[in-house]
Amino acid sequence: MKKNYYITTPIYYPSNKLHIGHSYTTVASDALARYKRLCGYDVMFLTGTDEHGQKIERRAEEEKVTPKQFIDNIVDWVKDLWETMDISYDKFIRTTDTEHRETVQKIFKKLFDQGDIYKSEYVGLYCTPCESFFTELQLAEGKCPDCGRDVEEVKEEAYFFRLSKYQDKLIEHIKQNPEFIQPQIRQNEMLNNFLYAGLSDLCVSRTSFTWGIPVEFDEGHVVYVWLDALSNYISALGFMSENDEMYKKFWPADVHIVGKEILRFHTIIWPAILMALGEELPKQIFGHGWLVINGGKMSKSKGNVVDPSFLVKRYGSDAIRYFLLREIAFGQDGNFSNEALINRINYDLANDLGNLTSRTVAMTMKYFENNQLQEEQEGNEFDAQVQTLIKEQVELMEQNMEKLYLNQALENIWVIIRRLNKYIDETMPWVLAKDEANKAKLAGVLYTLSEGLRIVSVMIEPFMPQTPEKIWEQIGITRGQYTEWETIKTWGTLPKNVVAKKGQNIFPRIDKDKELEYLDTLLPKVTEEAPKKQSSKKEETKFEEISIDDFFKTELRIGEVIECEKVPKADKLLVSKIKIGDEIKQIVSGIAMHYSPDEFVGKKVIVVNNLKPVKLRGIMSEGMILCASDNEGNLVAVGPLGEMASGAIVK
RNA sequence: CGCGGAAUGGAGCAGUUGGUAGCUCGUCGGGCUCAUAACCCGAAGGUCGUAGGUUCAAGUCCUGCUUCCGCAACCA
Repeated sequence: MKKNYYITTPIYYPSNKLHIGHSYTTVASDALARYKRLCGYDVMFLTGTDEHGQKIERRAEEEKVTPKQFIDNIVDWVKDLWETMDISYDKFIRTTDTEHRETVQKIFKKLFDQGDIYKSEYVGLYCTPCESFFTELQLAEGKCPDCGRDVEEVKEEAYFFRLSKYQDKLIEHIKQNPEFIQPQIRQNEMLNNFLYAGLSDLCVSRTSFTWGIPVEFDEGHVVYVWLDALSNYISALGFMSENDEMYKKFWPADVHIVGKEILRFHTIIWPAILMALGEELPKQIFGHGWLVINGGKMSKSKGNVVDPSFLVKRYGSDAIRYFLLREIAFGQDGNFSNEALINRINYDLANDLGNLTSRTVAMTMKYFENNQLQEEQEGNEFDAQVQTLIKEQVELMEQNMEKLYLNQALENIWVIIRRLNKYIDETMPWVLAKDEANKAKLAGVLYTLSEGLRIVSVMIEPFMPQTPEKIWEQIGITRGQYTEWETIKTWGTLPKNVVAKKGQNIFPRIDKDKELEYLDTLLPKVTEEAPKKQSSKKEETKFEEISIDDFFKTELRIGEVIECEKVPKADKLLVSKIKIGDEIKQIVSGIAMHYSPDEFVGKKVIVVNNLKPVKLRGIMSEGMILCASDNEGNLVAVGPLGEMASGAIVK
């Protein structure tokens, strides 16, 4: 009987098009799924979209369509993208699917009936664009700490999941199962950061929007993201439905592949829900790293996203897949840059693999009649070395794939490719070709190369699904008996008398300088020094034209700093007492990186005097000190150029 | 002292139970001409951020410090 393997990506939240980071997660999962299939497993590979929530509801409103219509469009785009990237998912789940909806409702009901979900009240500050709730302390100057926009206070009746109840069981499980959270370093993070700190119960319903799965027994409530989204992993298999064969067959999942930022939900909330349901936990959750651009995070709200569909169109899916999986140690962060991409394509794919194919095929055709290797072949002193090395690397690759060390698995393959290139120089077939007496030796050399190439082509298939066919065509085989995983363990599987056929270069070289120049005009400009978070926000600020009346709404006055100290537990904040005329105000400013409290005392500054007071880090701030800042992250406070008494109006 | 990560030859990075410090690119020199001006060989270049500690042995474990980055309820 075949062994089963169930692997999932997260379901993506498509309020916008997906970026290269989503592709990364999905491509990695796909490579694993393909590898397991190649090894003979019965694989279930699940991906999909998370389609509910207020943000999508509002986006649809803006576009004047229903949420479903809005989503359908984007989902079409997502499916197209996965098709162009050769993502071999077995099922694409949408949280708007009827089966999913019914399952979630059953889960909700069951947990409610057994007391794991209870009704209470939720209070929080909500940022709609970010779909995030914050406590007052988390706010940045009264605004959303992520995007800087206004937050709304939300208070509503809501259902809660007794997450706290499962805290000890979770700690126990994580300790007993070191494989559960991968990479290892993340395990401590989850324990120290969240579990030991204590879990509070989790809000699992909302009344503030309607675009979601309704709570059957309580009108007005919809199921909130946690239960809805995470349940996809089992609803997709028919959990709690009449047809739950797939669930019985594939659950528990072998691995959930997720980005490190949602590892928390997959290693704490999701297992707790499963415990409450009395179901088995997934065997492993792997949190991979991020693609960063020059050390800075890529994100939709930052606007520095890289569009995968463009890259795929220009360089081909295999090249992009290769780059993503080779360049970045799976589990750690890795840098994405145009230059690194082109380098990988040129050096690894064109020079090493493409050129190896090209020279092997060219020589076979040049030196043998009808492009066919003669069956009478003679070995040489280097053959044994090559065969041993290949055998070792195949074994290493298998080990690395088990551990999900994808980049190292690829390195194993390239060790073989480089060895084969070296083998050509060692055996010098062009010299052998000069003497008819060496014909058998020459055939032996070219056979070793072709057989090596065949093995390589099978090994790269999980990562690059298109390239193997191109190689097979050139070395004279087709998919089938010579392209199964097991066959690469037996040296000599390739028929002795294969016929070579010259094809197109499988990976043409790219003119790097020209290409970079071209890309610079298209892709997001990546500045040399990654702009600081603060300044990048300011950079994005666009000012509209205002009237003088608008301007006079702002009360600007000269103030004198009479006291100043650092705000504890905040890197950037100083709290100052400012004398404005007869009045003394307390103002908190984000300038600690640029001014020490001592040097700030005595300075005359310009203060916005009629600003609504806000609490920052729990400290009242009754105004704002005007500062000038540039994109380099420099900042200076602005003051009067000559003598002027505090309290004077600025206009 | 909020939590966590990182610091390794010119650049980018590996180094997963502690056992001679590796890879790719770049540089210099050489070889080869089958091949996509590609390929192969050799060389230079690192006191593995810093100060201590454990050990027969530490990039790898422990402690302090410095610098950079990320996170602080869901952007992969």
